[in-house]
Amino acid sequence: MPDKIPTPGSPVRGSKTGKPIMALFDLLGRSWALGVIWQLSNGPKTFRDLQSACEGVSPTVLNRRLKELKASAIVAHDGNGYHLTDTGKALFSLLQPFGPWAIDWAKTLEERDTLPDA
Amino acid sequence: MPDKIPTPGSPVRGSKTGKPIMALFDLLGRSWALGVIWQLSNGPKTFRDLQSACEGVSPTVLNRRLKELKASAIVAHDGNGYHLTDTGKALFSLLQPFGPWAIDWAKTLEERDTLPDA
DNA sequence: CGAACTCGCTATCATTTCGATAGCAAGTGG
DNA sequence: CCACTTGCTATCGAAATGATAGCGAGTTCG
Repeated sequence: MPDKIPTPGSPVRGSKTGKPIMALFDLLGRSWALGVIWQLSNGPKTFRDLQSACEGVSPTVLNRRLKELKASAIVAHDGNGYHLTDTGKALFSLLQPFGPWAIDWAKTLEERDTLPDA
Repeated sequence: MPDKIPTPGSPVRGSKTGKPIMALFDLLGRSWALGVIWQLSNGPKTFRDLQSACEGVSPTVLNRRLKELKASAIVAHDGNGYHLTDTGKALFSLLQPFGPWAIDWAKTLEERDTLPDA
């Protein structure tokens, strides 16, 4: 059984309690999970579109993430490709503020590293 | 060089562009990174307090995450233990809504799995 | 038909990360 | 000195990730 999918209510990687927030953190704490959601917020994408949008993430990993996100009702797949479900869109709306925050964060780090003496 | 710390502006695991949001997603997309931030939002904790709060995460991993989060100016360490920096607190404020969202999400999944016929 | 293409993967295998356990060096208090 | 806490490091097996190759199904165009 090589794949365990994080689900609230059952133990997952690192979390034995299955508390929803821990299951969510486990799900999102895997490589490219957040990136895939971020990319899909711009509309549906095919598997290969997603792959190139995510800087060439390997199909192995991409497929695993998509399976997990589908099992978690965050993404779905139809004739137009992969897309966010309503649940996924709601999650993205929480994620969106991370964009501007990351830019400020980058500035903060840059300043800190440019002025090593405080 | 066994440890690469995600930093905006330089390539990181999976991300060759170094775009701030991708560096952030890489940083947070590692086991227990989100969990550590979540736990520290309740105030300072010692290394061992954190370990038990995070369901016995191994010291190896905990120490790696703490190094990364310190290098990213999200957590800091002083006489009272580990705690969130101002930057870290700002990040947590973005993270906080994930708590209630995760609970709704858990309900959605439970309903879906309880009523398999749609 | 059938060659050329796209799409969604799977197979394989090396590298990296994680997870679990043991234990140590430094500091503190009795 | 001894016990105790804190913050780790060392070691090692298990699991996840990353990179590359390529396949089977469907569609399109001649």
